Amino acid sequence: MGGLLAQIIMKAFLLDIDYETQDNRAVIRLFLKDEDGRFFLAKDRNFSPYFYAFISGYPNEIIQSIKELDEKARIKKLEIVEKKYFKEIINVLRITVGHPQDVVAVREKINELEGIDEIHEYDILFARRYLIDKNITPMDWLEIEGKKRDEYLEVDMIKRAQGEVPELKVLSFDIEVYNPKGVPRSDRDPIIMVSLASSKGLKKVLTWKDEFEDLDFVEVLPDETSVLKRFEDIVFEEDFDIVIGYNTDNFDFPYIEKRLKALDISFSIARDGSGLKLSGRKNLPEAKIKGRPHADVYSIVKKNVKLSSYVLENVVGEVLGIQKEKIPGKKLYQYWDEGGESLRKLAKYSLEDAEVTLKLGQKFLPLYEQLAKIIGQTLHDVTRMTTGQLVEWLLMRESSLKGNIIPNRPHGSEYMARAGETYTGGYVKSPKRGLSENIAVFDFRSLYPSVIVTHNIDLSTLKMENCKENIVPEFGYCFETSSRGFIPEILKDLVGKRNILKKKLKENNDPVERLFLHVQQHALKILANSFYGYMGYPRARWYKRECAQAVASLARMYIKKVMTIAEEDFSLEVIYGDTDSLFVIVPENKRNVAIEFLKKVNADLPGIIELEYEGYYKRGLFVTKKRYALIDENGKITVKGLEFVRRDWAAIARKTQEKVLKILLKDANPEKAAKLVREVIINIKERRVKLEDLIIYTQLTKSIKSYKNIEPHLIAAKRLKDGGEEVVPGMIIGYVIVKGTNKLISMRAEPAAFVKLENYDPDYYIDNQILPAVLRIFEAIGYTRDYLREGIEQRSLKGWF
DNA sequence: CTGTAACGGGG
DNA sequence: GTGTACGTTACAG
Repeated sequence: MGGLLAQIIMKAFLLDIDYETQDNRAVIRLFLKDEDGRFFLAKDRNFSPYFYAFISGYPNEIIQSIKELDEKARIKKLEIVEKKYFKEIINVLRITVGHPQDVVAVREKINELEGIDEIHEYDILFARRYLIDKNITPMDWLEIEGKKRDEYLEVDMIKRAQGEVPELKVLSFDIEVYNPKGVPRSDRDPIIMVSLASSKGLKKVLTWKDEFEDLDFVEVLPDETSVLKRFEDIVFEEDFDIVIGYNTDNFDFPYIEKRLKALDISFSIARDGSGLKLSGRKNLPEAKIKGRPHADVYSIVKKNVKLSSYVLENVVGEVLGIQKEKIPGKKLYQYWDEGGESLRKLAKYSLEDAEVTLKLGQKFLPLYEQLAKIIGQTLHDVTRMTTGQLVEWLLMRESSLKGNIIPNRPHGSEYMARAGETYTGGYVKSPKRGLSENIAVFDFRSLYPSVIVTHNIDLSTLKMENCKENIVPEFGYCFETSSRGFIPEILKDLVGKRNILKKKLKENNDPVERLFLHVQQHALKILANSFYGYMGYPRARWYKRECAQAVASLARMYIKKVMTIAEEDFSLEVIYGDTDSLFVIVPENKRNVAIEFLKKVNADLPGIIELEYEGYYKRGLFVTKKRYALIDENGKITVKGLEFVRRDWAAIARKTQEKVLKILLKDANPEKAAKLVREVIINIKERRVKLEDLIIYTQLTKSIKSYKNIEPHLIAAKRLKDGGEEVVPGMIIGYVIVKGTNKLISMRAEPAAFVKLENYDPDYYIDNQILPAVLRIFEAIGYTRDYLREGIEQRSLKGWF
C-alpha cells in the first residue's frame, strides 16, 4: 500500500463506469477525463451492493433467520430503515452484501423466508446503482476527493460539479470481410480491411494486399493480424473517447471477436487493456469497450428516423443528403480477388462507410449526450435504451433520491396479465379514402404530457371511488389534486425546463449556441413524450393501466374538440386524424383561415397544450386508418403503413407497388396505375420477366434439422443441400415458387439456381405477391382484385387453346 | 383461429 | 452481469 498519500481534490468528466472484483468485493471504476482532457481512472471501494425486503413480524427474529441461512457470510449488514413506498412510510430491511453476485446468491432464499413479504431493488446493476446513489451522471463533471496512486485515483468523496462538455474524440470504423460464400465464415474468411475516420480528421484504411501505391490513405500491412494490431495501436495513440460504427453490435465487433479466436491472438482497444465485452440482450447483441462508450449508429438512426430501409446508403441519402455508391455484399470478395482498380474502389468504399457513419454519429450523438446527462446513465447504455427505459431510469433515480423504494419489474404471470390488458388508445378518425389535394398537417405532440400534468395522473393519486372532481369522462374514476403525484411532478419539471430552453432559443442568434439549445430541448421533448407510453408499457415498474387509459381518454376529448373547431368554426375539412394529429384540406385561398384556426385553438387550449403546424402536402392517398402516402411540394413521398421493402418479398412485387404509388401521387391517374399492374400480370403469365425479380430471400437462421415447421426457405435449403451445396445457418436462401401439384407453397420452393424461366408458378406470383402488394393501395380508390384482372383472363384463355 | 418463425443492419 | 428487444408479418396446421 505504500506510505502516506496526499489527499487531492479535482474536477473530472465522467465517460464510463463499471466495477471490478478484488478480494470478493466489488470496486467501482470510473473512467474520467481531467480538465486538460487527459484520461485517468478512479476507483471507489466504499460502495456496497444492497437490496431491500418488506417484512411483517418481529424484525429481530427475521434478522436472526437470515443470519442462519447465510452460511458463506455474504451478508455484511442487516438494518431496519425508514422508507417511502408510494404514499406510505414503512420500515424495511436493508440487506448489504459484498459483491453484486452475492445478491443473486441470497435474494431468493431470503424472499422465501417466513416474515419476508417482498424483496425490492434486487436487480439494479451495480454501476448504475452507484450513479443513482451518488447523484452523479455520465457526460458531466464531478468533483472528486481522494488519494493519488500510481495507476489511479482512490475515491473518498464524489459529487456533481459544474462545467461545459469538453471536446470528445470520436472514432468511426468499419471492417470489410472476405466472403466467397456470401455469408462470411468466421473460421476461415479473414478481415481484409479496417477503415478509420475520426472527428480529429483521421482517414485511414488498414489492409494487407499491396496494390495501393497511389492511395495515400491506405496503410498496407503484412497480414490480417498486423491490421488488427495496428487498429489497436491507433486507438491508443489517438486515445479516442467514443467509438462508433454501423451495425457494429451485430456484425463488426462479433466478427472481430471470432477472428481473434481463429487467429489465436489478443486484441484490446479498451482503456483498461481488456478485450471486447460481447453480450447478448436476447437476439440483440451489444459490444462494450471499457472506458470508451460505443455507439452503434444503426440502432440510433432506427430509433430517431422513420425510413423504409436502414441500409447505410439509404440512411445517408435520406438523413444527410449524400449519395453514396454501394458495393453489394455478395460481390465484395470479387473486388478483393480482382485487385487493381477494383481493389482501390473497395478501399475507397470502405473508407467512405466509416466517414459517413462518423457524420451520422456527429448528428445524433449530441442528443444522446444530453439524454445520458438527464437520465444519468452512460452514453453506451443510453444509446441502446428504448424511450420506455429512458423514462424508467429517470424515475428510478428520482424515486431513490426522494427516499422511495423502487417498485419491482413484473415477472411471469404478472407480465402476461398486464400484456393482456387492453384499453382504447388514441382517437383515429377514419380517412376520407382515395386521393386528396392540398393537405395541411397539424401535430399535437405536447398533448399527452400536459394531460398527465394538468390532470395529475399518477399511481398515487388514482382514486377509484367517491369521485367529485377531475373525473375521467368515460370511466368515472378520478385523480386527487390535493398534492402533486410523482410522475406529474417529474414531468412538470421536464416540461418547465424545456420551455425555458425554447424561450432562450427564441432570443438567441448564435448558430452554435442555438444548436446546443435545440438539442437540449429535443432531449427533454423525447423524454416527456414517452411518459404516456411508459405508464401503459407492460414491463414498466410504474405501470398502471388506469393511468394510461385516463390519458388516452382525455386526449381523445381534446383532439375531437379541435377537430370540431376546425370544421364548425372555420369550415375546414378534416380528412384524417390519428391520436395527436389532424389532416386538414387547405386550398390556396384558405391559407389564412388555417393560420387563424391554429391561433384560436392555441389560445383556447389549457396550460401547455399546443397544436403545431407539421407540414403541407400537395397530395395524399388515404387507404385506411394508419395507411396512407403523402407527396410534398418538392415531390418527396412519405409512406405510412404500406411498406413492402423486406427481402422476403419478390423484387417484382416491391417494384410494382412502388410504381403504382408514384403514378397515383404524381399523376393522380388510377387508370394508368391499373394499366401498369395489368401489364405486369400479363408479363408474369407470359414469362416475360427476369427470374431474379421473382426470387424471394429468406435467412436460414438455424440448422435444417432444428426446424419444427415446414417453410419455403427450409425446403429450398434441403434441395440445395441434396444438390451438393454446403448449407450453413445464417445463409440467405434465394428461392422461386414453381408449378406443381402439391398444394403447400413450401413444397414448391426451389433454390433459385435450379429454376428455369419456364418453371415458375405465375399464379403464385400474381395472387400472393403482386396483387396483395398493390391491392393495399388500390383498396383506397375502390379498385378490386377482379377489376385489376379484368381483360386478363380472356387473354390467358386464348393462350390456352 | 393459434403457434412458430422470420424480418431488420452488416459482408 | 443485481439483465436479456420489439413490433409486425407470413405461413402451417
